[in-house]
Amino acid sequence: MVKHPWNVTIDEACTIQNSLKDRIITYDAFDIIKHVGGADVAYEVSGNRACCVITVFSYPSLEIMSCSCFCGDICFAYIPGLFAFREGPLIEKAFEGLDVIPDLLLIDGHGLCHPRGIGIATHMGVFLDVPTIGCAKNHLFGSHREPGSLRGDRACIYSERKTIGCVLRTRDNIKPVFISQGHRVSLKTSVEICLNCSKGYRIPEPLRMAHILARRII
DNA sequence: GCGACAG
DNA sequence: ATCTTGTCGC
Repeated sequence: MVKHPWNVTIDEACTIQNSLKDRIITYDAFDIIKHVGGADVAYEVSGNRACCVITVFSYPSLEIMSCSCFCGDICFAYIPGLFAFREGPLIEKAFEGLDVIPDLLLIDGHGLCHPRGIGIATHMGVFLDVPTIGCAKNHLFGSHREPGSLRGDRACIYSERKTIGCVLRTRDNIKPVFISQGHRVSLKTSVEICLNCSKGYRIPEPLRMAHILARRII
């Protein structure tokens, strides 16, 4: 667990990201996964408050077991590449309120697939010392080809000849999601878990439900 | 300089 | 992220 202040300047935020990089674990460092969590944040229509919900589902049976929410002020601007400093504080608080700690946490955003290799999923994984996977709905960094059109089809995302994530189709003929390692999980396992968590919808169930609950609460 | 740019 | 119901297509 590597905690640090969130109320920092843009330069300090980048410095913190770089200082956390050597803590990232990119292989499967966990035992049996019995519970998978999903963290998402919904914003007030007008205002500076938002609500973070973290759901916890049984795995692989996918029944909701628990959830936690935390609403608070948003204190950092939306800057691509520094997303953790905007939503991280709320995720931290919601995580502290969980009564069932998930064995792995899915986070709405990128992980290693990031300009400096440390998106919000990786950042929170190191910060909370929990295995994490980044699952984003849109592209941020790296290049890739278009994956096949069927569920399970995928295409690697590259940066400087290295694989940093993958574009994964979770439903036939539907826009794919962007999967990348967060912390303490391999890319192969990340893809496997995301597919096992998404039966019927584009977004993995823990994240989909967290999204629904968060915007109902805010 | 121009375009891209998680939520 | 958010403003928003029905509707067209698989």
